[in-house]
Amino acid sequence: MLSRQYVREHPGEVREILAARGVTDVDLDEILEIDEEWRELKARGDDLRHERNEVSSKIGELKQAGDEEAAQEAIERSQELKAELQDVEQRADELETELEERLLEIPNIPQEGVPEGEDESDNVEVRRWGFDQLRDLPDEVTPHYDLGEQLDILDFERGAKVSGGGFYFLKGEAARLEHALIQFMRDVHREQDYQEVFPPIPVNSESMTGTGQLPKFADDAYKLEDEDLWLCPTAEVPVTNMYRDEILLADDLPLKHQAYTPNFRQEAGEHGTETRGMVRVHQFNKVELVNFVEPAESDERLEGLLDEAEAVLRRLGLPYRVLDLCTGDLTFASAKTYDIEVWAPGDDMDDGPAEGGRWLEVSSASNFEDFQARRAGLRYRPERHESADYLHTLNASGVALPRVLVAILEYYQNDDGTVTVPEALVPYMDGAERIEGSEKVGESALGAGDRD
RNA sequence: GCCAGGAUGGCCGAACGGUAAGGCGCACGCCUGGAAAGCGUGUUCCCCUUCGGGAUUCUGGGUUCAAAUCCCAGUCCUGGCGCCA
Repeated sequence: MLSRQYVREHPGEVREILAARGVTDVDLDEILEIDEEWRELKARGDDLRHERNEVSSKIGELKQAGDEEAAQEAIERSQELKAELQDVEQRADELETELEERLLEIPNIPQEGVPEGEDESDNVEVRRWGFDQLRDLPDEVTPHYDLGEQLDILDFERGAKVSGGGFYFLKGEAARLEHALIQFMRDVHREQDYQEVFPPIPVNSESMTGTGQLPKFADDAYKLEDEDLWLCPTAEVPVTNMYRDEILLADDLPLKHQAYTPNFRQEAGEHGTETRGMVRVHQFNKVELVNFVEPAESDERLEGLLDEAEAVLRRLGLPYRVLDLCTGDLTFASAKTYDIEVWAPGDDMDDGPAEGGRWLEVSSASNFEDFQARRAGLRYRPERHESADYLHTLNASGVALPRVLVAILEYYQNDDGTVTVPEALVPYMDGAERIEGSEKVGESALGAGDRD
């Protein structure tokens, strides 16, 4: 959330960022009018209340002096003021509530230096890694969804039967690989001085508002019936809100937390070849990195955070690229974001690299500056005697699991249809170096000739 | 789930219908050869350029001229009982 004072004093800048982000449903003029009117009423209410306070304290004095007549007179005056005050303050309260609600819908201001642009095609590629010495791939790389079914380690059909479209089973070696990846990532981040937390998975509306998922993006999340609880859409929500309405000490910062959680997203209307398989699903695992820092440190920390997330892919030997997101593609709460996209060679897409295949976003590293801190009441005390100030929050995935699994199944694929386990993961797989699949179960497999 | 008690500034803690004591911590000043102690000032948010004013005792309602204080509802905490993987 932007501060009321900032919006009041810099309407021009706010108008510019709304345009740059392509936001059309925020009426800034109306917001400024509401603020103006609220301040007028507030001043009038304050004056009335001042008068009432004076009258009221006089009543106490008169009563104690025993002057009942004068006290009665003052009581009557006080009653008059009360009625008038009620009117003015009620209207002021309504306006203030309205103002707060409107402010919650204004996105963050992009930092200077964020590329201007309308959509993802205007994002700027910062660097590529791993393309200098690619491993030998099969002539035709089988997409992960086909390979996964051949090896019988991914099962989308049964996932849909049990829970619906967009859910899947990981079976055998894929399930094992999933757990191995989680443990591996946790270890990598622990080495980077991340303190681990395991948060609650359902989160309340206040938390969802604190990080910016609410009020605008309610449709993306799963809500529990009859409860003020939502299924965690990203660990950013519980972890950032962990210190909501608290004051941290300057000595506590920078505070780095990592959290593994499952994540749930509705992803309404996203179906097609681009999202086939595990690329866009309703439930997925992720290790999330959340940083709380002093305002002056946040720009530098974003670069560090990005590197910490990239380290996962480098150690897995997976080629990737880094994008600097343009103003039109920034998420609601972010002032600056880098995306990390891993290379998945299985499906050729128009916007993929020259080597073929496609890019899959596995992490967004964002600096939210004080946007979330303001919403969630996250403050720190710069010096012991100074008043508390909003701190800065940042986060990045480190990283989202299903798409990494996709990249592994496709990039580490061998001619014979097996998959080599990335060296860094072998210790987490009890020394297993290769994924060979398992025999299918059930009568349907027999009928399809997949089993003798 | 039931019963009882509780929630006051960064922290501790009083006031229990008359307009929020005191202490600790922290900062600044005075004092001092220097330090400690002592003394003074400050240490939440909002409006107002200044002066100043308003709000704020967990949250929301109510009673009252006046609510930290009384009443109702809720949230959370503590203890006891019950239930439970």
